[in-house]
Amino acid sequence: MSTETDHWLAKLRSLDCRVTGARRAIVDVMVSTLRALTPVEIYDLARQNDPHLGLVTVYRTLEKLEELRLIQRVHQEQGCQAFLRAGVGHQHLLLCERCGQAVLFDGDDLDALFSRIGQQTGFEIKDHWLQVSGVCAGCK
Amino acid sequence: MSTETDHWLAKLRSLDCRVTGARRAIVDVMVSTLRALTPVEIYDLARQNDPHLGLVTVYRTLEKLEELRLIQRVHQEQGCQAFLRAGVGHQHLLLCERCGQAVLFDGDDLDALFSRIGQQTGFEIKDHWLQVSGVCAGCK
DNA sequence: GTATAATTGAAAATCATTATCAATAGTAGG
DNA sequence: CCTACTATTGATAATGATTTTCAATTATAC
Repeated sequence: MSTETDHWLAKLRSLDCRVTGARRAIVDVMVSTLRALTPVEIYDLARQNDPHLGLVTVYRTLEKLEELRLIQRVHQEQGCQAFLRAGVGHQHLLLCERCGQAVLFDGDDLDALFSRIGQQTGFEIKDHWLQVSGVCAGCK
Repeated sequence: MSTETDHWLAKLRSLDCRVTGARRAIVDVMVSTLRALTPVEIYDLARQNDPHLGLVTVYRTLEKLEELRLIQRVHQEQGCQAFLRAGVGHQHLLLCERCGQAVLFDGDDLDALFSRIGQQTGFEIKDHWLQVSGVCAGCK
């Protein structure tokens, strides 16, 4: 139960949420895992601490955590149901194809690209989404 | 039934696929639509030409077209089940939040970013995925 | 034409997610 | 500490998306 777990729970509390054993277990999994997890994987891991936990509660808690931007959804070829702790500010996701390890990197230098695209297309750019994959140093 | 439709059907044929009325209708929808469509939307549109068409055939045909990289899956907040014709080479997707219109733009200038990320993280970068959204000129 | 194998649609099965609901348990206030 | 209030819980059922199965049909090569 890390300091960071407590920080996430405090954020939940600020959303009129109560701090329960189920949420503690789920948050603890998300805080301490550096790869994308599906709801069922989170369910399995969290039940090691809270064996009574139900899958539905996992879905409900993930929804709150995503709303608080503490976690993000990860999109992959195999599917888009995995979640991972979110980065801060303008960070993007880099995933290892082999071990699944996730790394966050800064992407400030994309602004030039977006303003160019905006001018060329006449769009007012609002949002963007960048995800990169490859093979990490350990898996090479 | 455009020239481009024929071109897509020829590509399908090169995959040992037969050219059928169902596939013709589905390909025609994908070739002529510039916004992301869900399988059911494609089903509804294609049935205007081939009323006997089944939804399962839509799923099966989309699978082939994705394999041939003629279409791409579009990922959005609301879900990731929509498809759109693919761009050529290193093109990325720009979507209008209001009308759904899709525009493809070139993203060659991302290479510098990726080599920087590769060096900083020790990853061998293999693939990336960029999607941008905003409001198009017509919707502003 | 005919034979062959791919393709079809319908129905059923699967998988992910969401809604319902009565029982439980945080939390604020005394 | 006790109580009341309301959020949360897990089980079950319902929904929605996608895949599988299968017998009938049909494109295509010969």
